Order: sequence, then C-alpha cells, then structure tokens
Amino acid sequence: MAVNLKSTDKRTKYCGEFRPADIGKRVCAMGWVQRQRDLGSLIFIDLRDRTGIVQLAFDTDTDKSVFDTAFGIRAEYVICAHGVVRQRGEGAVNPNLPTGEIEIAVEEIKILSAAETAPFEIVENSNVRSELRLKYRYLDLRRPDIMRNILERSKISNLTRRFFEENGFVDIETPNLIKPTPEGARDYLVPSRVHKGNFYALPQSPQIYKQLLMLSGFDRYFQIARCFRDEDLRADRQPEFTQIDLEMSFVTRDDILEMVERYLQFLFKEYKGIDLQIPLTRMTYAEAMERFGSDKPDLRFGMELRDLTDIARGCSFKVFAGAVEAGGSVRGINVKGGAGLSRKEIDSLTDYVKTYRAKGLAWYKLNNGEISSSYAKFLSDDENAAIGAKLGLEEGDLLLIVAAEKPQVVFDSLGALRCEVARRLNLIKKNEYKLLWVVEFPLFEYSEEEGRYVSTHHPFTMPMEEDMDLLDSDPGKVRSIAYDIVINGTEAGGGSMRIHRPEVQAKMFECLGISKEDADRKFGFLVDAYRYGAPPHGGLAFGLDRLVTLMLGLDDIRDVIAFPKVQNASELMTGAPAPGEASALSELGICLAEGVVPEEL
RNA sequence: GGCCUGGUAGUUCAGUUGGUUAGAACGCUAGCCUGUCACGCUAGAGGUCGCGGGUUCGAGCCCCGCUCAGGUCGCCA
Repeated sequence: MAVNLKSTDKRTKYCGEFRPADIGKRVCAMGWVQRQRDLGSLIFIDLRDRTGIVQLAFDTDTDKSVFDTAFGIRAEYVICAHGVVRQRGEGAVNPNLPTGEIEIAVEEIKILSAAETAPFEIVENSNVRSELRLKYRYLDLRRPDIMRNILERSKISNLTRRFFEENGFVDIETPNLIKPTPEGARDYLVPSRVHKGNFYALPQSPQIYKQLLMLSGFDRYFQIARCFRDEDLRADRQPEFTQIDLEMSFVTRDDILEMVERYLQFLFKEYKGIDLQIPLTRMTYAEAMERFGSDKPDLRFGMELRDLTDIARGCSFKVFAGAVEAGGSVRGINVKGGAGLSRKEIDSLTDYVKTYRAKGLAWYKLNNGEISSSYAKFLSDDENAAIGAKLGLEEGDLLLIVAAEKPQVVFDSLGALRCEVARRLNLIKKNEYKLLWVVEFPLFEYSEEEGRYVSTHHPFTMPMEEDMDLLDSDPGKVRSIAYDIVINGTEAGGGSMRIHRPEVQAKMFECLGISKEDADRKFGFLVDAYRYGAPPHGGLAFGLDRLVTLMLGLDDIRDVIAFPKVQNASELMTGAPAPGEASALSELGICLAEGVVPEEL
C-alpha cells in the first residue's frame, strides 16, 4: 500500500508556509496526517510538518481513486499530495492557522507510510505522563510544543556560535575519553580494552584542556561541549548535558565578565528582543547570602532576609535564644500582605522549611490590627517591637522567622522559603529577566564527610590577591576570583580566573591536603605545563540546557533535550544502560562483584 | 541513601463506609453526513485496577513488601 517517492515528487515548500500568494499554483506537500475529517462526500486532511499545518481537500471533483485513498487515511500516516492551492470559501477560513485562508485541492495522493494508532495523541499541550512520553520520545518530539523547543535550542546555539566566532574565539574540540579526575563529581568510567584494569573518564567539563589551550597560545577558546556527571538527577540536572565553554588569555576577571555580558546582551536582543542593561549587577557571595540566603538569588521579588540575632540573644524564647547561644543565628523575612495566609498554609510552609533541616518556622501576623503569632507571647513588648521594626512590619504583613544552631540552615531555609512564597503568591512575572553576577566565592568549603577543606569551584581557581595571606592562617576565609552568572534564581553559568603561577598552585594543593606525590600523580602534566610560560587566563561555562530552558520560560530541562534521561539516569526509549555481554566483559578483563546481578531495564 | 506524591480502558481521570456486572471524556472500529478544522450524529469494541503477599465471607479501596515515574534533601570541584 505504501510507496516510494518518485523523482517527480518534489516538495514545493513546508506545510506551514503555504499562503494566499500560492493560489492557483500546482504544488506538492508532504508530511504527517494530523487529522482526517470525513464529511461524507467531502474529506479534509490536516497535513503537518515541523513548520505547521496545511489543509488538504477532497470533494466530488476529486478523482474517485484519490478520494477512496483519502477515505482510508488515518492519523500519523505519512503522505505526499499533489494539487492546486485555492482560496477557501466564504466562512470556511480558519483564522487560527497561518495557512487558514487557503487549502490544497488534491489531485494525486501517495501513502508513503501507514501508521498504527499512536500510544498517545500527537497534540500540543497534552498532559500524558512523562514515562510514556519518554518511552516513545520520537512521537513526543512530533508534538508541536516539544518540537518547537528543540528548534529554538538550535537557534540559540547558532547565535552563540556566531557571537563567539565574531569575537575571535576559536572553536576547539577536546577529548571525551580522558583521565579520571579525583576531585569533584563522580566520573563516568569507560574501561580500556587495550589496558585492562584501566579506565577513561568522561569529562565533567573540558576544564583542564581549555586551560592548556591557553598555555598553547590560542588566546580565546570556546566550545559547545557535552559533559557528564554521575550524580543524582533533578528537574534542572541531567547526567549528560551541554556547556557553552569559554576561556580567555591575558585578561582580568572584569574582561571576562564584560565579554559574557556582551554575549548575553546580544542573545537577549537577537533572540528575545529584550534590551539588557549592562554592566550587570555584581554582588558578593557574602552579600547574596546575607540578603537572600542563597548564592543564586532571584531578584524578581523582595522579601530580603533580616538578621534578628542581636534581638534574639538572651531573649526569653528558648528556641531563639538557644540557637544564638549555640553559635547559630535567627533571621526572618517579611511577606508583605501575607497576613491573609491561613494557619494551614503557614503549617505547609513549616513543612517546607523542614526539608531544609530547619526545626520549625516562627510566624507573626498583623491582620486588621490584630496580632496572631507562634512566638510573640514568649517575648517582651520591646523585643516584639524590635523584630517588627527590623523587618519593616506593617498592617497586613506576615513575618516568617527561622532560628537554627547552624547559620547555613537558616540561610538555606529562608533562601528557599522566599522563593516558595513568591511562587505561591504569584509574585513572579512571566517574561521578566533579572540577571546578576555573584562574585568573590569562598575558595574552600569544609567537608564534614572528608574532614578537610575542598574546593568550592575547582583546585585551579585563583585566590583573591588580598586574601593570599589567609591561605595558611584561615583558609575558610579566603575568597576566590570565581563568579556565577545568575538568571532568575538559576545558576546559568560559572567560572573563575585560573592559577597560572606554579607556586600558587603548589600552595593550593597543600591547603587541600593533596600531597606533592598525589599532586604529581593526578595533575603532574598540568603542573609541568605551567612551568613553561603561562598567560594569566580565566573563563566561564554556561549550562546551555538551563539557558535554553530559561529563555523559553520552561521549568524542566528535559523539555529542551531531544532524548533526556529519567531520574534513575536510564533512558526509557532504548533501555540504556544495559548489562555488558559476557564476551565484552571478558575482553575488557572485567567481572562483576559477587552478588551483583545486572537488572534488565 | 532519606522524605513526599502518583500508577484504574490506548490516553487523561472519577470510583462513596470494603459489597451486585469498575464508569466518564478523548482516542479507536463501523455506519450516516457537501465546508469541516477539537466536525457532527448513531452504534460498537476495549480492563492482569503497577507487581507480589496478607487481612476479610468479600479488596480498585485496608495492611506489608517490591517496582516504575515525578518532586525534593543529601549529592552535584
């Protein structure tokens, strides 16, 4: 029944591109059948491709065999139709379609491929469960909204290439089979057949290679690079993802920030038609934490944190006083006009902060002059007044306060809470973009698990000159020349100036507790390289998937990735990963640990 | 690894206090229909109630375990 195309079957244009200017022309259209409507002696077929839909018409003037073929055509058949474009009749125009003024009166039709009934309807905005969508991702991608996301992603990456090429960046590919890196996220390991017992790693980023390219003298590098991290997934995190990766030589931090700002300005102008004001806000890490409880603050709404520790110190409310005594802090936010929230809603917010290890949520409402509060009765009038004053309490407001023995818990809880409240109260405007730089990150953070300092960014990050002296005395206080670009509360990218002086790098390894022997073994080639003349350099990497998600106003990274993985890092369509064949494992010199039975996906 | 939510027809969902033959819409199949475009009308087919076990005279519903999907904390230099 289905046939091949002949050389005379030349597609005139895409379905969505037909216009009244084509009226009277004999044309050829191809695509998938969105819908067939049989009205008796009149049949309509909506033909779809990646550009849209055009209507095919069959009536009593249509050749009988053609009409009969049209009669049997079902949704998702792939067809080729020849015919004449004609104006639709009065009252038959569809104003919802760009092609709605015309239709193709079909004279010849070919079924290129029949189709079984799809497991779900191929329509826009369907809410089929993701499990099924991903199993049949090739059908899901036919849906106009998902297809549009992928097409838009292509535009964004093309604009990105254009900008960086026009600014003298060289596109260089770096290896995907690399040496496992000891610091940071878990590597995906790839066994070596030639060197049994040895493994490559898939890159978490091209970090080391792009630094070496600077030593080689390429001066400006960029790459749209695939990266891999064997960590747990989130709505904004996939095990393999794409970075817009760049690096520059003979520059200071501000040269890099300015270049990236110009890129963002270009992208927002070209893609969204938005004039981005640069330079962007630059906020220190310390300020971001103090004001927003987060190193990626969402500036689209207020509710800034206020420190209540001084008021809470020694007060008669044990929860507050106890937290301060134990070295913690007490901070709060003011939900303007939030006094209308019910007890139930506040309880639900309490549950929310508990997921961030807060023990509870203290609250205070001023509603029509009436006070209700979970804590006011434990405090003196003066103390209550001081808290109100500090948080700018006015009629109709709701104060939310967290006390904890660990300052980080207070920041994490309130930082997340202000975003959650903003979502619940619909304080976030669609299509608004607030960008900022967060700078001067701590160089190290203390890992309880490992009992030592670990790099906040990576071990090649340049410490700030004025903090160099602290490397020995108080490493926790050292700030780095690292920076994140934050868009609407999302970390869209990050980078740093790199250490180009061998003695600083040696010091760095020392602070991280990496012995000289370990450093030589793990990073010897890199340390060597820096002995032969290194320009000052630094760079940044954007998460392309996140950037596209943001630009399209979506909230799930999977909607901009053609074939994403699910939460357990498997791919539902192909069933990857899969057990290794016995012969393959044997060739690699690998056997599974006792008790490990590979599960079939 | 922890916590939370969900899994009932091809799809999206409803299903009362545990009680007769598990329903609706869309989709699908067939018939009718000359201007539809979410066509309309008529009829029909379609169910391992995620899987396993338990309680009960009786389980879609209650209990236990598992599994799959999602969110999230930890984790993510």
